[in-house]
Amino acid sequence: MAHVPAAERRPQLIQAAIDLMAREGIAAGSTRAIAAELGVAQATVHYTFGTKKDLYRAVVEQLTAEFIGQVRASAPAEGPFGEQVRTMVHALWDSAVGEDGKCALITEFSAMALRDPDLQETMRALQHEIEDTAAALLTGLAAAHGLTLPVPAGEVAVYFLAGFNGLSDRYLVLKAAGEDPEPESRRALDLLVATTVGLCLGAPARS
Amino acid sequence: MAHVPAAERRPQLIQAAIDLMAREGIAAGSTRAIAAELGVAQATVHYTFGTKKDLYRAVVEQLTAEFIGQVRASAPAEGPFGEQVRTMVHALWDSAVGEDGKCALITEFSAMALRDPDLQETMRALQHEIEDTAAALLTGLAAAHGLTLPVPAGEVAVYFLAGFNGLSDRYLVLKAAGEDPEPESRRALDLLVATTVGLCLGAPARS
DNA sequence: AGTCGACTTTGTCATGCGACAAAGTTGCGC
DNA sequence: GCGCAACTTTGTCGCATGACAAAGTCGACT
Repeated sequence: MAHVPAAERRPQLIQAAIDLMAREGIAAGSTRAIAAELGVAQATVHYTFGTKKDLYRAVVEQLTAEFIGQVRASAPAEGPFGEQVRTMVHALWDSAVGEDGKCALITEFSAMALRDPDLQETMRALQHEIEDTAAALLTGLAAAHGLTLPVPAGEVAVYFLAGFNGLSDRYLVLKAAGEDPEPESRRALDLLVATTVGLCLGAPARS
Repeated sequence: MAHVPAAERRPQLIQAAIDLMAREGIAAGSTRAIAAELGVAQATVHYTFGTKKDLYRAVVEQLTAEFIGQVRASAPAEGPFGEQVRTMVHALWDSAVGEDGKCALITEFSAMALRDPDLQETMRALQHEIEDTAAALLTGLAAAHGLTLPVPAGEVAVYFLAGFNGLSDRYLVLKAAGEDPEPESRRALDLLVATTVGLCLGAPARS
């Protein structure tokens, strides 16, 4: 293997780790397998990152950045407020299920963080970053339409993202089991969009 | 260790596995650790279940049964439709976050199933069992109030459960990271209840 | 009372893991 | 063209795991 400065090795290893783990799962992400994926010696991983946990942290951060990027990229569109939201959400959904390996990987890291203190802070930051991004996007969109949100944008974001995550987790589990949960998921997603828009437009739900 | 028929050993081992893993995570659930939790030899696990996967399957089935039981147990209450739903949902939430170890364990199994074909069928069954139970509950409740649901109960169930799971996952992650996500979660949960009830009462969300 | 099958224990195997030490190799800066 | 620091490789350690074989022990049934 040619000599490559560590500053280049780092992203290479992170990418190799993501490729491998998105394909075969977090459990397949041993330092040996990751090194093999890139074609370097196992010890290179330890030289570059010190500890496996540090690699994992870097991987999660990279995945976060990509996800946030995709949320932002789904932004534009024109038309009425509701239509715009709907378009964005479906774009986000498409990109999520289109890269379901990465999606599954995030879920796996999330589960791992429930027990591993070394990942918890990273996952916490990821969660808030995503929610803040969504809230900001929503606030901007509302402002562009001259709307005043009757519910704090942050609360709507938490509500929406929880639903979105729940739906995508459900999609992944059922798809892994050989079902095609797409039509059903799409309908539930539309319900989620409809209720979210309803919250923004101030249709107060009765009790 | 006294001799105990396998039919008794089985549930004992399952319970020991649940206790241990709810406390320390799925990764701590080695056959050795589980056997030690119950105070038997490691080989007993293999004698009773054959394979570790078979134990895991049995554990998931037990957890499913308990969860379904809790959903049903949260059923009663009186009063107006919306109030009744709200009470049930909050009862379910309380029992979920009250046993957050088990909750986390289910999440971990869910993530594991994304990669392990041996668990996928079991998780698929769990998912549908829960959704069917929720849909049936909802249908019954609506009927008791003379309501005709403007949306199929099954779709509302999928929508609601996805949101609920998303919120509880978020709760678990943030709590593990040292935050107290309770007030925020409770508010988002109320949004979820409100929109769900809205769907049932036929407040059509605008777009 | 004794037998035989059900259950338990002890011991061991092969595998895969993270981590590290030490030696080798490369190529940049002088 | 050389020296040195950055990087890579080889090799190995200790540990934990799932699985199994073989021998031992119990107790219900006859």
